[in-house]
Amino acid sequence: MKLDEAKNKYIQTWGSLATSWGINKTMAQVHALLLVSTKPLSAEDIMDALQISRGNVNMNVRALIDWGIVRKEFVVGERKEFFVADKDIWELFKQITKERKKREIEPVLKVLEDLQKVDDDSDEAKDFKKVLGDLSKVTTTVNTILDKAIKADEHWLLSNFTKMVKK
Amino acid sequence: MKLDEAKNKYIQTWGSLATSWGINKTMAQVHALLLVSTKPLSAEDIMDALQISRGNVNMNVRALIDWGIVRKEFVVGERKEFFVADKDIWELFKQITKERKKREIEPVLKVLEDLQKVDDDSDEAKDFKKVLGDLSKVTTTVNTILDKAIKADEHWLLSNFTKMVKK
DNA sequence: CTAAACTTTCAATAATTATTGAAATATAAA
DNA sequence: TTTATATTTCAATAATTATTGAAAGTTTAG
Repeated sequence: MKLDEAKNKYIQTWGSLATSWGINKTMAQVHALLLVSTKPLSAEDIMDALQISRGNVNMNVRALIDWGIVRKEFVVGERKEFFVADKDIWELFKQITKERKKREIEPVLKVLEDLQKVDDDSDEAKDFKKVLGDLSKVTTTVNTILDKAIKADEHWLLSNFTKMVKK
Repeated sequence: MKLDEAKNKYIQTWGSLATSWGINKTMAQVHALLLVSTKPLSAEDIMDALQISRGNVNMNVRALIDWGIVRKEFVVGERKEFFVADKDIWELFKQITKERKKREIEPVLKVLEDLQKVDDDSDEAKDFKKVLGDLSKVTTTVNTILDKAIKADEHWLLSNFTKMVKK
């Protein structure tokens, strides 16, 4: 397989995975493109490579910067902005996790907690609270793991998980 | 807060979370409804409660059954089918994880592996392979954890993760 | 300042994904 | 059987989400 072909396939694969995880396809493709590129790319480079509009590039690149997984880079003698993706996949994992945790897990925990305040002590209410409690427990556990993973140093995930799995 | 109000809010919250995780909103709502219901529900009960069409109920209930998190139940003296969700949230977590792993993570690992076969030994190709390698490493690790979690007994996740986090 | 180079915004439009509902199919009671 | 009841399918349609592209906004050089 040729290198360009492989890069292309990678960009497509990553894009389709992203879709099923609720991430915009183009955002994932832009990220993948930057990840496999050896040099910083301009908005036009991205437009060309992925055949998408200027506005779309702008929106998605900004989202990636928001997520902290892409940054601007300046090239000497050039006026326009260039973008690069951090090549450290661990950092990527951490940032994405952090983002989702904040946007999705924490608000749900908040709601689950609120819902415990049902002022009713029928058996049905008790059953409901039991389900909520279980749900909170699993969600909290997952949240704690993610928290720890985010705060941990680069090798925490690999070393601890490996140890744990071998057990 | 009244019990019904709480149940309703829970169903809505779960539905909106699902959306951002690439799961169909209605599917999540149907599941939530069955989860908080004390008795088995018929297709009509679900149609009524969520104000959705018969076809929609059928599609989503079937998907939930496919995922192994909802099952049919027969009620004496009734001809129609009734549905119940397993109240065990750990089981739910396991099933969902298993499903996603099979449908999404494994195919990606396969592609990443394939892409390593680039017949080029330029520096650029080496960099690309390095990125792919890192990506595979993180993906494999996550996959292994999930595998272990799926196979483990009910308390594995909580006990091990807690131990690990305390470390 | 003014003009050129570049970036951002956002209403219009396209693409995708979910939902409906009625017809077709299946199943069970009479 | 036949009839009534229940389930499934799927083309049409609605709802949602992503993308375009041109106009407005910014920034920098001269």
